[in-house]
Amino acid sequence: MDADARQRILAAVRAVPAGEVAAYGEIARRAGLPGRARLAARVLADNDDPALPWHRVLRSDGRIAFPAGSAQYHEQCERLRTEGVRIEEGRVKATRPATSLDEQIWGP
DNA sequence: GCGCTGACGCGAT
DNA sequence: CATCGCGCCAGCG
Repeated sequence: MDADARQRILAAVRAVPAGEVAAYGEIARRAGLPGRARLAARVLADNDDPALPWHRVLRSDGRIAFPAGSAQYHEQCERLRTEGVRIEEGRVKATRPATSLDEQIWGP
């Protein structure tokens, strides 16, 4: 695989601040690789750096990518909770996704 | 080279 | 919501 692309993906992951999350696709985009979420996932799977905040990466729907109940699933939940991220039913309770159009345009 | 399998995503149903 | 279909693509038989 392209080592350069991998480095950019890792950089994008490291760029996610504690307490916040990003989707695989989002990471890929930030790495200049639109439409390559799967690659981002693969890179994380291969990664060995313990300092990498891989737990801040989720699916675009805000769900943990691992099967519920798995060890990794649990691990990720713990780490996120530690950073103050709210989680409910395996779904991340991230930034309130602005319900109405007015909110999206004018804010709260 | 071929088919299958994913730490994926998005629009349609 | 939950599912399906399709696009995407690196590994591994």
